[in-house]
Amino acid sequence: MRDGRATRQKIHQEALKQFVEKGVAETTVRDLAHAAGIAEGTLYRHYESKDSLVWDLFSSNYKVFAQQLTAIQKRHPNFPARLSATISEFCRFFDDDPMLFRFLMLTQHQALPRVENDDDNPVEVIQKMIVSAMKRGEIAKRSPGLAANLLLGLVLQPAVGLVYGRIKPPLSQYAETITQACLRVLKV
Amino acid sequence: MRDGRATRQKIHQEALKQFVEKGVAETTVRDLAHAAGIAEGTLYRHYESKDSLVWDLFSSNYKVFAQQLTAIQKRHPNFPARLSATISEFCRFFDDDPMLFRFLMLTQHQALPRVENDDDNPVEVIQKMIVSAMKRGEIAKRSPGLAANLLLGLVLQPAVGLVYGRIKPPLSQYAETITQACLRVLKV
Amino acid sequence: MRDGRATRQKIHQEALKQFVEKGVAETTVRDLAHAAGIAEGTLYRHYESKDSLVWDLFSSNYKVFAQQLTAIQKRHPNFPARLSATISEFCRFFDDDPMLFRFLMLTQHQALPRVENDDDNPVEVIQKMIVSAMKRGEIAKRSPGLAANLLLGLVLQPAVGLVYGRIKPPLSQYAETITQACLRVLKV
Amino acid sequence: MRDGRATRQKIHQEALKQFVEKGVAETTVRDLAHAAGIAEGTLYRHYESKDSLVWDLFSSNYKVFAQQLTAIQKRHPNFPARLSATISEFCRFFDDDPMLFRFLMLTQHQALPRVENDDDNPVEVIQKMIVSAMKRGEIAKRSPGLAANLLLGLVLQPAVGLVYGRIKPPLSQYAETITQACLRVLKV
DNA sequence: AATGAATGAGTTTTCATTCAT
DNA sequence: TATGAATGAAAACTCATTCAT
Repeated sequence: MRDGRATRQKIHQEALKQFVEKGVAETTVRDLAHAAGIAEGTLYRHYESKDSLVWDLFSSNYKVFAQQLTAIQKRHPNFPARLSATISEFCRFFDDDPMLFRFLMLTQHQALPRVENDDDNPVEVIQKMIVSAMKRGEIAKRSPGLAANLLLGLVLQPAVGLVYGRIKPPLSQYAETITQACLRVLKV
Repeated sequence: MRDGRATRQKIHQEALKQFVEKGVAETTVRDLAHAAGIAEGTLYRHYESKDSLVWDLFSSNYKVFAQQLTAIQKRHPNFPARLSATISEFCRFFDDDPMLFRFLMLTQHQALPRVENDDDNPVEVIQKMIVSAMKRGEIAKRSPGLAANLLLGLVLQPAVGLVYGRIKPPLSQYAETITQACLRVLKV
Repeated sequence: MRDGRATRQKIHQEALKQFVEKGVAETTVRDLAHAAGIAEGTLYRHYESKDSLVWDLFSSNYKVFAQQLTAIQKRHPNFPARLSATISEFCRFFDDDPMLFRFLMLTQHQALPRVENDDDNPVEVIQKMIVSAMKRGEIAKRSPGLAANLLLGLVLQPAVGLVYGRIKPPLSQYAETITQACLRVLKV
Repeated sequence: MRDGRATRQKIHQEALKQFVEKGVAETTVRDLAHAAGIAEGTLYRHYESKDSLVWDLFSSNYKVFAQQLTAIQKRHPNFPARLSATISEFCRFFDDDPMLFRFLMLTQHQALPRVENDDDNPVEVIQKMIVSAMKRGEIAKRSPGLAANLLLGLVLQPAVGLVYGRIKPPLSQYAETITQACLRVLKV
């Protein structure tokens, strides 16, 4: 039914908001139902359990994002172009749907052990990009894990700063600056 | 009469471990009691509630760390020295007591709204260091919030990478690398 | 969907009985649930806490009774008529719902500090009746507090006597006797 | 030891205060210990249990008071004299040790079932006085239970009024008034 | 006698989930 | 599909009492 989709969408939206604001464990099914304007029992018409809602919300979006990053790698031939596009994608994502972005950041540490396929993990995609660039001599060779995390830090932490009001939105305006920072840090 | 100090210490230690491993909400008082080798009720002789244990653990340590960072600022006259010492301090803290460091990272987003005094917040201390360096022309002038978070990202994300096994311990071995990365990113 | 009203009513009824028989503190939520034939958790769908059940039971009924006494004052023009109707009302209340009456007597000393509006307090209503009668010269002038409590004693203590089996029910059969006693005590 | 007595006395005094102010069940052993300036465990050097403290406090004082009332009956030959002395005794008791008086009123409904000997129950003593007066034709014949409770109401309820500030202390100033009220109510 | 930390059984409360309507 | 009352297992918490010192 048409209405089923709308309800599901509403649940998604409000759940993300509540999860981000209060934390997943701190958000009760009652809270979710209230926020989505439905009865408690109704949630179970759309999801098997609260856990499955969380997992569904996480895995589908995490995967899609990872795949978008992977697509970017394929679209661009060399490291600087890839990096720039990748960082723009992170920023665009955050600006488009900050709640979703924050939810993924928030839950990844709990959910990550359940992500089976490496290709569905953005961190892994980044690290592969780094390894590839090292092999091609585009950036200095050293611990790929360290390099990947330095890069990630330069992207993710500004998002945190924005959440706390230390940085003005949108995040995208800093994409170029962040890209340059990455290049300097990882330079040959 | 038994020694209350020792019990308290044991609770601290095991609580940090459990909180980091399973998450705060996922750790029950029973879990804590078992791990600490005490009865459930005993925990309430030392803390008013589970919440107050979490808060006590967070605020006292968060504060102490912020104050250590502040002390470093006073001890060093110019930005490069301050930066280097600050990053070393982060790394040393992580290596010394990874559970505590991870606990602070884990809980800060829930607990930060309750931190009243700016001087007790490491992020604030970093940002002040940045502002001061900009005023003195030691680094390029731009959004202090952005600069502070770029710096923080370069420090904290490697810690995350280490937790996930993408980087080899100890973190301190990368202190110099991270410092150089910061200088490049923030350079005049 | 089951009928919440019926459950609530059942809780009321059994709670009054248990509270009066064993005392409020001595009655556990488990006791209440068993007596009402519901699960422990169900009670919390109807009341926020055991305390709020007690308070709700007290305040709503205390208030209604006070309002009935107030209505009686308005209905009758002079003191003897008011007094007679008031005492009949006390007796009728006791005979109609002894558990409720006893519950109010039992809990008033703990609950009274939380009653905010004077008009919701039967004792206050009685005292106002006394003051009014004194002004009109219907009874002797003296401390209204003393007069009100002499009157109250003549009404409430027989109820206690009945509970202990020292007096035969129903209480209403003594209404006229009690009224005459009050008139003699308060006479001009 | 001399100190043992003093501690016991202090416990008595503070326990009565706490019990009256908050209720017996609502007063914890911790509360008692704090108020009496002793450690929690110390209370068990003086009493077997909290219950036994309550019972000791109740039964010894209830009994003594009943015996004093009994002594009064023997000391005075006729009803008016007995009544007057009895009421004076109630008032004196209340004024002397209001906390103890209130404690006995508060706990009697819970404790009464454990009082074995009728002669140790003030209510019983009053009722016997009434019966005796009826036999001798000093007062009108009717239900002794009702008469006894009318009398008790005239004495006890003013004490309640005094606790609530509706009547000015001391209670003894109203002894004569109350006695007259009783005589009018119970008159031949 | 005194202490106060520790206990553990019992109590209140929470909340994801089920079920009758 | 939707509802919301009811459930019950598990969680947090309380507190009279015990025990090592």
